[in-house]
Formats: sequence, structure tokens, C-alpha cells
Amino acid sequence: MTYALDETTRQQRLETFRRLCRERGLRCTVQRRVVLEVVLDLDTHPTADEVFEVVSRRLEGVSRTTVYRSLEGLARVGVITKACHPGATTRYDRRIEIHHHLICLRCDSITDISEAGFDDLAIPDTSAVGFEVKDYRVQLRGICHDCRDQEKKEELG
Amino acid sequence: MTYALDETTRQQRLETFRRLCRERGLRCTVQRRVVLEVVLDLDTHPTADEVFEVVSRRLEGVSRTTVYRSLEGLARVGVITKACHPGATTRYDRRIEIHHHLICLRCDSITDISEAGFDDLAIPDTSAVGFEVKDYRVQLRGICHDCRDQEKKEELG
DNA sequence: TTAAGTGCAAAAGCTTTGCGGGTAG
DNA sequence: CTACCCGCAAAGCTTTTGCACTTAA
Repeated sequence: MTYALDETTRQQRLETFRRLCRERGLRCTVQRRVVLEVVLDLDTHPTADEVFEVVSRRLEGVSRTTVYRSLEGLARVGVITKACHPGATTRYDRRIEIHHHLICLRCDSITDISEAGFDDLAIPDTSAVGFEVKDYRVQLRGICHDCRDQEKKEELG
Repeated sequence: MTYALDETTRQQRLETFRRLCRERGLRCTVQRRVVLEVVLDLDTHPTADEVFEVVSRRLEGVSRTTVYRSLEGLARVGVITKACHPGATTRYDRRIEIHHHLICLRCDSITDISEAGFDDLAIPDTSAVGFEVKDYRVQLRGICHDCRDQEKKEELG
């Protein structure tokens, strides 16, 4: 199931993207815009390839390379983020505001959770090691519903 | 710099591994034991290939495949964990107790931090979605020292 | 003895790079 | 105009798989 971002937030994010392009001398190409739109339309923490699939449907002939490059660039300027995950495939996240994740250590799936208790943690001072904190996430790690079912079947088998 | 795990902890972990093997009918092979020892000796959140390099030096002729399979298995039984990261390469972590990470969104580096304030968060009930929480991590995300230097140079260039 | 594990080779999957042609600003 | 960006093809990494041989228990 994919939930739409509310239209205002979506428009604001696209506007932010245009502004950042202007400020940094980047070009607001159709490809980049559609890649951003697609990420905003997915709440699944998609891989680059999953984004490519959807972008292809909306933009005939777009290349996989461009999607990879666009995602990297969009994350770099901060209109989307990379999600932290335990696996071997980069995943992107349309949410840039604070929120948290359920992380399955078996299938690497990521599910958003809201938990007010996690939203106002005091960030320690990391200037001593020269690290500049941009945001944070609490990640609850474990086994998701589907993988638990799987494990039960294997035990019986 | 690599810091040694204190010897007692190291021995306990190896013993746990032997016990888990017995309990689950797995075999305690030299390869698996050395892979575990190597991860315990590294505090760098290594990739499978980094582990392979070190294992190779200690165990002539070991195959990359076996290292990959061993790491997966060790993580499955819980004597090591997978680290959550923003990149495209699985990383392993010798620490299984609660601790937290500085995550660089540019180079994917992971640095351990201890922060007492993060250690006793109240875990929300996720049984409604069938998710079984095993542990959690707070991840402070941003830009590490080296990458900030890099960015400064690029701006000047 | 024998099921589980290993090594090898090959395939599969994900991501980056170099380059010539295209285009937003 | 022209610096930036795109698509293509190819290379480069990382990880998985199938199979025959080996070995821990």
C-alpha cells in the first residue's frame, strides 16, 4: 500500500528542489524532477531500481544511470534522504523530517513508525570528533511479520 | 586504530558460539571460528570483503564464499550483528549489546558512540504489526570529519 | 557414517565510469 | 553559447548459487 504525501507538502518539496537548483547552479531537468516526484509518491523506502521501474513508466526512455545519479544528487542536496538499513542495496526515503524505523534484519524491510518519545532526544556534542550531525533516527531492529512466518514454516519442515 | 575486545568478553563470545552450534546442530568449523574471531578483533564495522582479507591471512586457502556464508550465519544466530548503514555494502558489527552510531551519509562510515541517555528508551509495542523487536540503535546521521574537509576543498576548487 | 559445510566457478545483482551528443539557462 | 546533463555501453564491485568433495560429530 502506498500512501500519498499531502499535496501541499509535495508541492513545497518540489519548490525547494527548484530553489536549490537555482542556488547551486544545478539544472532542473525533467528527469530529476520525475525521479523526485516518484520518490515522493512511494512510502516504501525504494531501491534505485524500484524507483527506476516507476520512473520508466512515466518518462519513456529514461536511463537507469540517470536515475542512479539523480537519486544521489537529490540526497546530496537534502530533498530526500538515504535510509539506513542492514543490507546490500541503497534505499531512499521521501521523509526528511524526524521519524523512526522498524528494520527487519532478515529481509531488510523498513517500516516507518512515529513515536513521540523518540522525537526530542538530546543530541550529544560530537564536535570533538569533527562530526556534523544533520538528523537522527531510532531504529528498532528485529524480525518482521512475514519473516517470522517463514521461520515457523522452516522449523516445521 | 583497532581496539581489542577484552579477553574475557572475547572468550565468552566464542563459548556462546560453541554452545549455539551444539544446540542447533551446526558445526563448529575452523572457518566459522576464525571468521568470528576476526570480527571480534575489528572495531571498524567491516564489510564481508574486509573480513575476508583478514581471515585469509590467518587461514590459508579459505574461500570468499565461506566468509560470506559464515558472516550471514553468525549474524543469524546472534553472536555478531549487521550494522545499519546508508550504503550498498553489508557491514557487520562485533558489538551485540546496546550502543549507538555516528553515520556518515557521504562515505557510509560508522563510528560507535556511547550515550547513556540513549540506552533506556521505552520501546513501543509493535505486536499489532507482528514485528518482534530484538534491539535498537540511535543513529546520528551527518557528515564525518574527512568528508567535511573534502567538501571544503571542492568548494574552493 | 552422514548430514552439514567447504571451495570453486559461474552467474546474478547493484552501482559507477567514460564518452559523445543533447539541452537548460 | 556553453557548462551541465543525458543515454549508452562497458566495467567494477558485491553477493549468491549449484555442485562435487570434505569433514565434524
